[in-house]
Amino acid sequence: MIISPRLERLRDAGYKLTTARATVLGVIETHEGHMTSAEILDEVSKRDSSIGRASVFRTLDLLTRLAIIRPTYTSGSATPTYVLMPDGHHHHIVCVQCHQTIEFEDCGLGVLSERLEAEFGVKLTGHLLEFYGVCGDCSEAGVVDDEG
Amino acid sequence: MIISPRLERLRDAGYKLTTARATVLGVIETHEGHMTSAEILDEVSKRDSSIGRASVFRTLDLLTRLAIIRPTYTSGSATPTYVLMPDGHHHHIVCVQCHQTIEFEDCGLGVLSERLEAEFGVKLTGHLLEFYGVCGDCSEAGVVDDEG
DNA sequence: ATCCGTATTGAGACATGGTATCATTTAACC
DNA sequence: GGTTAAATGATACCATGTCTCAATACGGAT
Ligand SMILES: [Zn+2]
Ligand SMILES: [Zn+2]
Ligand SMILES: [Zn+2]
Ligand SMILES: [Zn+2]
Repeated sequence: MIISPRLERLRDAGYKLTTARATVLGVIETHEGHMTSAEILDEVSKRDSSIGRASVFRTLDLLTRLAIIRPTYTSGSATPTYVLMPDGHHHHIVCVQCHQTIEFEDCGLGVLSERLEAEFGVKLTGHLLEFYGVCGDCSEAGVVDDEG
Repeated sequence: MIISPRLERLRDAGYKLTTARATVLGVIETHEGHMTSAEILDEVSKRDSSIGRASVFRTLDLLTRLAIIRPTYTSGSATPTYVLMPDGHHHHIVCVQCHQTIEFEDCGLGVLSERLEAEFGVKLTGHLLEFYGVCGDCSEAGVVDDEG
């Protein structure tokens, strides 16, 4: 079992470091990008076929509660894609036509985060910022032609 | 059929104004807040029981593509909640323990939005900003006790 | 190293959420 | 009112996630 720094955050929070949890997190860390649950299940199974389906979902839920990953709606279908939050935050642009995502880094939301903590008496551990619109490819293709 | 300004955006985009679409949007507009698909299905059915399940989902998808609503994962990863984007944006804090959401208004993201449009050649129509952490109630309750 | 108590697990039945198909209906345009 | 393609509803279907519970394994104590 590989114990990554992120995995240790589970132990710090009082959870056991199990093979199932290490494997799921390992898969997500390796992939670095959005993954559907199907992809995660598949890859986990390849690495250790003894890990059960339920544990994968339980781990995804746990990692979400610990703000290590975050489910987001990018694909047209019902399925969320899970994305790692390397430093507690993640930002992207989603094309509402083709569902492609463009990732970007800087957000400048630190100040707002602190203000919100004070204002609402919460402890914030991360954020997700998602812009949506139509990407260059799709506007050229003229999927929605509402001008002219 | 009530034709709200938002509904006209469907026609402007080349879609027909149907009873099913008007009803679904009407339900979401009336509720003003996060709704699960189950709640939407239920309420739509109350207003017009002839409207089929599939059309509700088709309309949710369409409204999402038009950036009128946005699905977000507030309660774990199972079911998204759909939320109206009154002025193209929506912002909230999600408690990762109890899944309660706290809505807030000001984001100051207009500048960043314009910069991204220029940088990536996209046309942005809205954004979702989601902070997560632990709300006051949950930290008092000490659901995760990792200090001291 | 071994033992113990409890969190966690895996299997699989189950529930829920969303989609595909297709004959029928309806909005939009004239 | 007539035409036509988009949209619909019914329903069967599939995918995704959850529940239960006996079995297992982690982590701390010895
Ligand atoms: Zn696109
Ligand atoms: Zn950020
Ligand atoms: Zn909200
Ligand atoms: Zn905003």
